[in-house]
Amino acid sequence: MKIQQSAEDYLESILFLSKHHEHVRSIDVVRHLGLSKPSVSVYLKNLKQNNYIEIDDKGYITLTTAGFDIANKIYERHEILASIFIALGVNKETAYDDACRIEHDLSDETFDALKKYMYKMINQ
Amino acid sequence: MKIQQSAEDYLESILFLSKHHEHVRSIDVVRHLGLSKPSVSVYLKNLKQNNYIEIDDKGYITLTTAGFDIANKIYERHEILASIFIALGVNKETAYDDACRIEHDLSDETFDALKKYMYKMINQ
DNA sequence: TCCTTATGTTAGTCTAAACTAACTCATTTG
DNA sequence: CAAATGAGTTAGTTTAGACTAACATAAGGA
Repeated sequence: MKIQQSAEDYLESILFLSKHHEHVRSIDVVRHLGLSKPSVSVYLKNLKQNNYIEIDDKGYITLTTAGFDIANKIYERHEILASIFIALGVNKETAYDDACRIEHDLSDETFDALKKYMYKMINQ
Repeated sequence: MKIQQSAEDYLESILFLSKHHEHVRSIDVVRHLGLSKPSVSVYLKNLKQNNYIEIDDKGYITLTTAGFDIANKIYERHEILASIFIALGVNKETAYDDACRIEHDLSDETFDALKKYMYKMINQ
């Protein structure tokens, strides 16, 4: 299986969880993303095969450099897009949900333009 | 088959084409969306069954009220989102491409906030 | 008239990504 | 110790939405 859109969600989830937990296991991802255990199990094996994560003998998941790069990019997008929406008056939860959906679909060019705009907005 | 995300793209495409052509046929949608003839043929049959479009004996496609409502909503989103990105300095083509991808995923609340913001930006 | 071209359809296949059912195995608890 | 709980896996299924191959049919042109 090739790596597709949802890889970004899985990797971002792992990064998020690793900021809040000592260790990240499959079951943590299951709960965070609200998916079934088998779905996550299979997808993580896929991410491992494609060298985005490592899973040790205790089942603890870590991001590889390649995995971290993607996770971090998406994580930043998530935060910044949500901040922009919130600054425009959108409800916090809605802002995060929307950010989560569009974070995958913006070109770098458009995201950077939005990000630059947000900094201007903050500093005015 | 139930109506899903891509229905929005098909319906928007039909609305767009009907603004530029006298009649809209399956082949026009094929070219506009860059899909294969069978994909479009099958999907249009699906849209027809679900009462979003009508297809007359000449193969001319028209939107029903339900179809138009969706098409129009997405069309407006497309235009407004693209305008915002362009206003922030994004290349026109990129702006339209990005708008096309995220137009489906924004909540009404967030879209309305962005729209309101754009009007303020224009009138300042 | 016959051939070509355009349009549309049918049938079958593929892929990503989800699901349930059922299993293993380790740990905990009464 | 036996049973329950928790985590993870395997196998098989489903769904949307694409695809190709092959065909039908209509219209135009040599």
